[in-house]
Amino acid sequence: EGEVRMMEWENQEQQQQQQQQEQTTGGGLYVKVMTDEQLELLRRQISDYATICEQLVELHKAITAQQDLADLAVSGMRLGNLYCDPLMTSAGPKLTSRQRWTPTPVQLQVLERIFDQGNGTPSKQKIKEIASELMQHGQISETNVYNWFQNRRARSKRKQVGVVSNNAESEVETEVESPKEKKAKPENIHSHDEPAARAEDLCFQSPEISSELHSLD
Amino acid sequence: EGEVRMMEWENQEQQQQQQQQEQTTGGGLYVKVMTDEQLELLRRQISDYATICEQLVELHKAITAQQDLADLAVSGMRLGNLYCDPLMTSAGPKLTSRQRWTPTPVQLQVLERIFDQGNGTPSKQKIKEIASELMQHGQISETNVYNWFQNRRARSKRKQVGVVSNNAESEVETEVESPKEKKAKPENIHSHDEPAARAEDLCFQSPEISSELHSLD
DNA sequence: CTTTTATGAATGAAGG
DNA sequence: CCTTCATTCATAAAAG
Repeated sequence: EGEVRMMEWENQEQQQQQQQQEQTTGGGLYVKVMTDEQLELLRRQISDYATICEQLVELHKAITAQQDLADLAVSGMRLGNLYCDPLMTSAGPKLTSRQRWTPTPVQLQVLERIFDQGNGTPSKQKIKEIASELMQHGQISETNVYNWFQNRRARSKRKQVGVVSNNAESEVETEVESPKEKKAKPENIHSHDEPAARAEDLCFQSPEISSELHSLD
Repeated sequence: EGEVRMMEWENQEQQQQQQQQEQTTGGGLYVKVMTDEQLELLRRQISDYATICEQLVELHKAITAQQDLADLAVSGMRLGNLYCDPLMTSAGPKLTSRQRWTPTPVQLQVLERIFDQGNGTPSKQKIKEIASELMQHGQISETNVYNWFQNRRARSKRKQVGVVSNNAESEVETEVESPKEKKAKPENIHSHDEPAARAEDLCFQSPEISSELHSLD
């Protein structure tokens, strides 16, 4: 059965509600409360559904395309045609978006300074300290700091572009100026080029889609 | 009522967060806040998704059944080939770029399901089996499977201290980190936020949908 | 408002 | 296992 079981987070949520009862916004509005984990769970649930739907739509498209050759006049077909198009042409904005951290100028300044200090070791314990320090200048998490250093290092390292003008193939210089550069051969052992379905998001903001989907009922 | 619109409640939610910042449960857990209306909207969205998926599956069944009657002669045509085509065309120029394995949605579903089936130790033999199974849904190697489980396990470890990426303020003043933090595992610093619960339980356990999805590939 | 760029985050793979 | 690296994706910010 295509039962949707979202009881997990619902139960949790209800527990929380019992704990804290109802809470009011500034205007006195009653609200529900969710943890970040629950929100994330929800996000993934919806994302999964989007994936399923898109795959089904793809399948359906393929089948109908094949059937087009053999002609058809099925009752359920129209329904398919209706939702197929809007769903497929949906390349628009992503719905299940998650706001990403944006460093404040002060935070950025501090991060840059630490980075340039040569203490090229964004080690684990340091991260905590840095995060704690930066938290006074705006919301930030250790993960943010970690990611920032990861990206910073990776991207500063990749400033070796546009060197291959003429003799590009003569010397395969995988290391240029970096003292500790060990280049591993990009061995292409077990890989594949697969038509990965980019179905992470489903456009629920599209009016057409909504209406079409409603016609399913 | 037909309006399924994620952005609506997301925006509202953000506004509310700014209004009231963070709220704590009895145990000091940070939570998100939603109004009854927003929660209701969400419930309906997911419910709609469930309905859509069910109906799409039904549709698919009907079509394939009919297809079987009308087009049995086409033995060489597999569904995979059919739906692959539109996928590839829509995915754009990916043919020459992909160098590392990217699990297909179906593969991911299977992997996730195996992962949270509790059999936490994918032995060498298991790996082989899984890889063989997944090879029907796209190119994959045992190494890929192995790495995936390694990464999956390692990264699900850091989902404890949720409340990461977004609004994590108000704890700023308590940032007096005592040096005894390195008591357990100082290596576990950056906390990646990970879905706390198994989102897949929601729908992928549904036998019908699952089987249908399997036939997609 | 649309397109482009910069960059935070996610993840497959390698090393130890 | 755990950490680290490289690559890719998505989006906030900037440019047009």
